[in-house]
Amino acid sequence: MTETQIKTRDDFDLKKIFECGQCFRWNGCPDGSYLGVAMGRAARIRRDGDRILITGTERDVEEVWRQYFDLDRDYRSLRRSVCVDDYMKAASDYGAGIRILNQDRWETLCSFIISQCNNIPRIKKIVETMCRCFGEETYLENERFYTFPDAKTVARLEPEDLAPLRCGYRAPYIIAAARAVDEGTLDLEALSRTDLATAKKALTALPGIGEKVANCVILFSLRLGSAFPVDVWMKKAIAEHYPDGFDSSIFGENAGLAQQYMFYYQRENS
DNA sequence: AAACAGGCCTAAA
DNA sequence: TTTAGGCCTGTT
Repeated sequence: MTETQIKTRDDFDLKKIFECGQCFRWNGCPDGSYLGVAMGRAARIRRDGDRILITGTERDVEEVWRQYFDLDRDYRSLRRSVCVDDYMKAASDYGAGIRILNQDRWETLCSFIISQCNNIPRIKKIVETMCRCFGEETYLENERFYTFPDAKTVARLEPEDLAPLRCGYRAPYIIAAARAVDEGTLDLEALSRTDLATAKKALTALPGIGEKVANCVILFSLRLGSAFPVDVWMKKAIAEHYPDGFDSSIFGENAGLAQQYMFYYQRENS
């Protein structure tokens, strides 16, 4: 299998990118590389000195991974722009290397529905089972992987069909979301061209999708950088460092990135 | 054993 | 508008 170099001298830390909570299908290997399935394909990605190498051709990098890894934005300068105080300086230094992935919209929506009231290992397990049951086979290095099933496939299922996932009360939420996407009631692509308020309103209209899940979907797949997901870790971070209140709009379009630094810093240090 | 986990929904003030 | 309790399931 060919691999191609991703050319960048910018912030790019595989461990931080994949373990800052934004994605669920990349797994670290003993040799330091990561193996995962994204955008309908399996891939291995690794660092070799100052080079990043990924499965596939130059064309794959240009057509898929450039977008996915957000290569056209300069994270070093973005990182500087969120240093509004000593705490944010520390958090962004600590998280240097994080990038916000531009993931598949439907997969992100579904994954974060599953995430509610679950821990990461279980989220990953449920997503993996879903792919194994309803996704398509794909091969890499003689190993079999499964793509994330598309909305049309899931839309045809009933909540009971998701029983093998053991995702409990989230099953009907998943089916409802799949149908909305499949029928076009929820046009994620169109929402990515609107704004935070519009996208949030459309997403939270669906059952089982509240403020937090909507913000994650918006930030990690709709590319609206002002989204600012607040979960239990973020509540702790805000309570500890901004006891007098906090408004994410001070970060403007980079609020989401600021959130990632805060989240990662909080999670890795408690 | 009982409580809790990377929320959301409904009912009740 | 804010708050409490319940919810599937798995883990501690």
